[in-house]
Amino acid sequence: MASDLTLEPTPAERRRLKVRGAIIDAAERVFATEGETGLSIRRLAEEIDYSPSAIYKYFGSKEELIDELKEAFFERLLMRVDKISCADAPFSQRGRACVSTYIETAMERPHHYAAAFSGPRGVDADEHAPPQAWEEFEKTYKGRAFNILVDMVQEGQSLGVFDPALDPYLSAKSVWAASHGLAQLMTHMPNVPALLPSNPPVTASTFIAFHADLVFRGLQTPAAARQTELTLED
Amino acid sequence: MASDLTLEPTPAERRRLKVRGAIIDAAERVFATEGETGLSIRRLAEEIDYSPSAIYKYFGSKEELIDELKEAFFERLLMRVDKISCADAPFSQRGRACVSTYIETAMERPHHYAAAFSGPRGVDADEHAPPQAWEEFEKTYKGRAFNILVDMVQEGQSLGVFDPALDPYLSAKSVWAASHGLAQLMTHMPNVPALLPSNPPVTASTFIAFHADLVFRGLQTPAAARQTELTLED
DNA sequence: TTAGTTTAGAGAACGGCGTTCACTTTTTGA
DNA sequence: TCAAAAAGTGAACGCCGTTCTCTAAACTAA
Repeated sequence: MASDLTLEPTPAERRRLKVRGAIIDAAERVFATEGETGLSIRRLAEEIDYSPSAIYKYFGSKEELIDELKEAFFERLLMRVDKISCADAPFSQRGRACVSTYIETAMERPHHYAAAFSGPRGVDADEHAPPQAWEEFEKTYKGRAFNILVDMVQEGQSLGVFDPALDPYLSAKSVWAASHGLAQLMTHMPNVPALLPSNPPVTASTFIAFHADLVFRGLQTPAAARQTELTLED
Repeated sequence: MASDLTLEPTPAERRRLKVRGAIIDAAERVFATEGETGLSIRRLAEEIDYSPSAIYKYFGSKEELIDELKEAFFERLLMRVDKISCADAPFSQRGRACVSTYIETAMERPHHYAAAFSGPRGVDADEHAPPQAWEEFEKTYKGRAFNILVDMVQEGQSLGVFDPALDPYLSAKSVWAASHGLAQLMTHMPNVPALLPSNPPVTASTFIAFHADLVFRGLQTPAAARQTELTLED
C-alpha cells in the first residue's frame, strides 16, 4: 500500500485482478445460463480450480459478487439505450428503438434482468432503508437510464407531438413501467405472444414495436395521434 | 379410498385437511412477510409443532407448497379484478379500476406477486416445456384474468372509444404488460414515485390512475382521445 | 541476503437447508 | 380382533454460505 501515486499496476495487483476476473467470468457464465439457483460458491471455486474459501479473499459475500454481475449488466443496458437515444434519426424512430433495445437487452440475459428487480434488494431491503434521494438515484445506472426517458419525453413535448400538460417525470416512469412489464412478460412467459389466437402469429420483435407505439401514443397530443398509424408491419 | 361416492368428509379426511391447512397458514404467514428466503420446511415444521419430514406427507416438495400459495393469490387477484370488470359503472371508470385493483392487490403481497413471475417456473423451466396452447392457458387464473382484459378492449372498440383496427389480444397483452410493469416497479422500488422532483409530490394511487389513463389513451381513437382529460386530481 | 510482515490460498468445520428412508405409533375397516 | 394403511418421527445424506486456523508464498526493509 506504499504506491498510491504510481499509476501502472504492480505485478501483484495484476495477478490479483486476473484471479478476480476469472471468478467474475465463471460467475457470469453460470449465472447467464442457470441463474442464481445454479450459481454456488463451491461450484465457482471448482470451476476456477481454487478452494471455496479463496473466493472470500476477493468478494465479501455471494451477494456482493452477484451485485457486480447486475451492475455490469445494467451498465451495458444503459450504454446501449444511451447510444440509440443520441442517434441521428427521427424522434419517433428513436423512441421506439429505445424501448425495443431495452426489452431486447433484457431478453438476452433474463436472469440478470430479473435479479435486478427481485431478491433482497428488491422487496425486502427497503423496509428499513432510508428513502433514496433523487440526487442519489440520478447517479445510478437505473437513474441515468431513467433520465434518458425524461429527456425523450421533454423533447417530444418541445416538438409538439407529446401533450405539454404531462409531467415529464411521471410520464417517463409510466413508459419505464410499460417497457419493464413487457420485458418481464417476454422473459418469463415467452410462449404467450406465439399462442395468442391472432392471425397471423406475431413475432417477439414485432410485438415489442407494437407495444412501444401504443405507449407513446398515450403521450401524444390528439392532433399528433391522428397522424400516427398503428400497424404491425415493421 | 372406499368412499368415492360419499360427499361429507370422513373424520380422517377432516383431520388431514386441518393439518394441511395449518401448514398452508403458517407458510402464508411467513411467505407474506419474509418471502421465499425466510420460508424453510424446518421452520414451518417448528411453527406447527411437527417434524420436518411430516410436511412431506402433505406436500411433495417445497416448490409444490409455494405453488399453492401463488395459486391462491392469483385466484384472489382474478376474483377482485373480475368483480370490478362486471360492476355497474361507466366504461372508462371500470377500465381504470381494473388496472388499479390489479396493481394494488400486487402491492399488498409483493412476495407472492414477484414469485409468480420468477423462480424455476419463470425463466428456467420453459427451456424444455412445450409451448402452452391457448386453450390450456385460458383456463389458468392468469389466462382468465387476461381474458377480462381482452373483453374490455373489445367492449371499448364496440363503444367506439378504442381504435377498431387494434388486435384485441395484442392490445390486451400490452395493457397487461403495462400494468404488470408498474406493479413490479412499485413493489420493488416503492420510493421512486416519492422521490421524483415533481411539484407537488404524488401518492402511489394517484400515479397508478395516471398510468392507467395513459395506457388506455394509447388505445383510443383520436376523436376519443381529444375528449379525455389527463389530470392528476383524486 | 535475510528477517519480518503481509498476503494468497487450502482445508476442516459450523449451522442451516431440502429431502429421503427406515422405523414406530396410531387409525382404519372388514 | 387383527392385518393393512396412514401419520408421524428422527437420523442421515448431500448440498449450501461462511468462518476459522493454519501453511506457504510474496513482498519490504535493513
